Amino acid sequence: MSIQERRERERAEREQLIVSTARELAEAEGWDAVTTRRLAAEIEYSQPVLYSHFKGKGAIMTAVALQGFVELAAVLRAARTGAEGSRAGTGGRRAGAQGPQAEDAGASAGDPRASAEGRAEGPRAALTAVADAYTAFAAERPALYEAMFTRAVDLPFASPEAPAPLWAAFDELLDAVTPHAAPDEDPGILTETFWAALHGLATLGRSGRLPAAAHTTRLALLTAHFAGPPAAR
Amino acid sequence: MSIQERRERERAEREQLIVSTARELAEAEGWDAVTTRRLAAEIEYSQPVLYSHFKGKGAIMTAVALQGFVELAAVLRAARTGAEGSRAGTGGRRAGAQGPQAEDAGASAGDPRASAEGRAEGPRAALTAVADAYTAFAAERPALYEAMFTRAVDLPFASPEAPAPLWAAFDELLDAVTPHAAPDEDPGILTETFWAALHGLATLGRSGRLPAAAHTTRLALLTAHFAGPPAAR
DNA sequence: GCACGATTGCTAGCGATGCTAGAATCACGG
DNA sequence: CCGTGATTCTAGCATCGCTAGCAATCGTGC
Repeated sequence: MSIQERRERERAEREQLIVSTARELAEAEGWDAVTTRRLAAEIEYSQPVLYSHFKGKGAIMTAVALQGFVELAAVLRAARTGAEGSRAGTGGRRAGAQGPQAEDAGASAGDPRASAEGRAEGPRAALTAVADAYTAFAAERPALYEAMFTRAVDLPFASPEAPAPLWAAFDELLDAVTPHAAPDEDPGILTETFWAALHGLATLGRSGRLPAAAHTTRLALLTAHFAGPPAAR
Repeated sequence: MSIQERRERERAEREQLIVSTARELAEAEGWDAVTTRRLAAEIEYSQPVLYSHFKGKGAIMTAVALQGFVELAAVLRAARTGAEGSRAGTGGRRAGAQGPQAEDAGASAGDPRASAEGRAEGPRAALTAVADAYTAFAAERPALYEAMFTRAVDLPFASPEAPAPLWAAFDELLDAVTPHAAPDEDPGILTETFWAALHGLATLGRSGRLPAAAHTTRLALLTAHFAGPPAAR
């Protein structure tokens, strides 16, 4: 048994090596440089071993993308909790609900800063922090972001079958956006809209389709238009 | 001379045939199906003729994308003028200014509907109409939109060297967004932000990353957060 | 009217891609 | 010490974007 376990462990390590090597190579030279031959040479194995681990090149990219969602969720969570205070999140909405409605619309009720500033500053800081972290994530890991959102399409996204890391990342956005939703606004759909806006800023900005100089200004405008007490709008 | 002109005309026609065939093929079977061999067979010529017209496959896609921007500008203009009234646009900002500030911030002053409704309904209808038209454009011509915004990167975008159709399309958005800009908001940068949000909705929606059912709701949320009299925000 | 010259388009092929079949090699169990 | 089974590699296929060099075609001048 021990010998079997060792082989499985080694195999898992090699699989992880493939994923991380593909990611590093893509980040260094772009996804076009990640060919099966090049990747095989990089991990010092021959091509077919890749296909003993993954169904094809697309599956490798999907694995990289999945790893990216784990990191994205962590980055967003760190940004949100760091700016928002000590509130430890609500645990997402995977268990139970399937639609995009959140269970905790009253998050700001427990925030000590909320009543002092007219419940604007805490959630607002969280929103800008999350938005900033999101675009920074995309800018610092362009190839990873590309694998997550532009290339790999074989990941189920907006469905209960979507992998947990995807929901985790979305839930972070949801927690940051929900306090800003008006009573007649569905927090889930509002989050989707905000997320799409961030995605647009990230992708258009990275491909040079938006002038890089005004990035901060655009981010501020976006959050300003989505944030603030809903009653004042 | 006449014979020379005929040849040039035939050559231009064939070039247009290449572009339109590439576009149709991409729209029908996706860009992966647009190989040089397949495209050559489709136009009933051999491969090398493609390279006598374009530098490579990328240049063909760029030509398709450029044609897409012409149509996009027309679609946006039709949507804006149709919803806004008879105002015949401001002619863009190519001549003169280079930064993203508009010359006509007082467009709504001449709108007869503006004073009657507290200058909210006309510009607001125009904004929603433009947003709707934009996402519909992307949804109805996915391959074309992909060529415009995801694939071809060799088009100069946010610079004076950008082709005229790109500026024309942007100017349509600018004209629709400018009336909603607060005094302290740069209309150009606000337009960039709004455009990015539309782009995010379009791309994420098309790849199945956003549930299609709520598309209309997301669009309404987006316009609601960007529109309205700036003073009320 | 006809041969010549230049332009145009084609056949054939190069290197590289993702992926796969079958040979060869290695490690383990008896 | 050797056979057996799994694992890894060598070699190759079909296809990709792209190009060199030849063939045919067309217009032009005598």
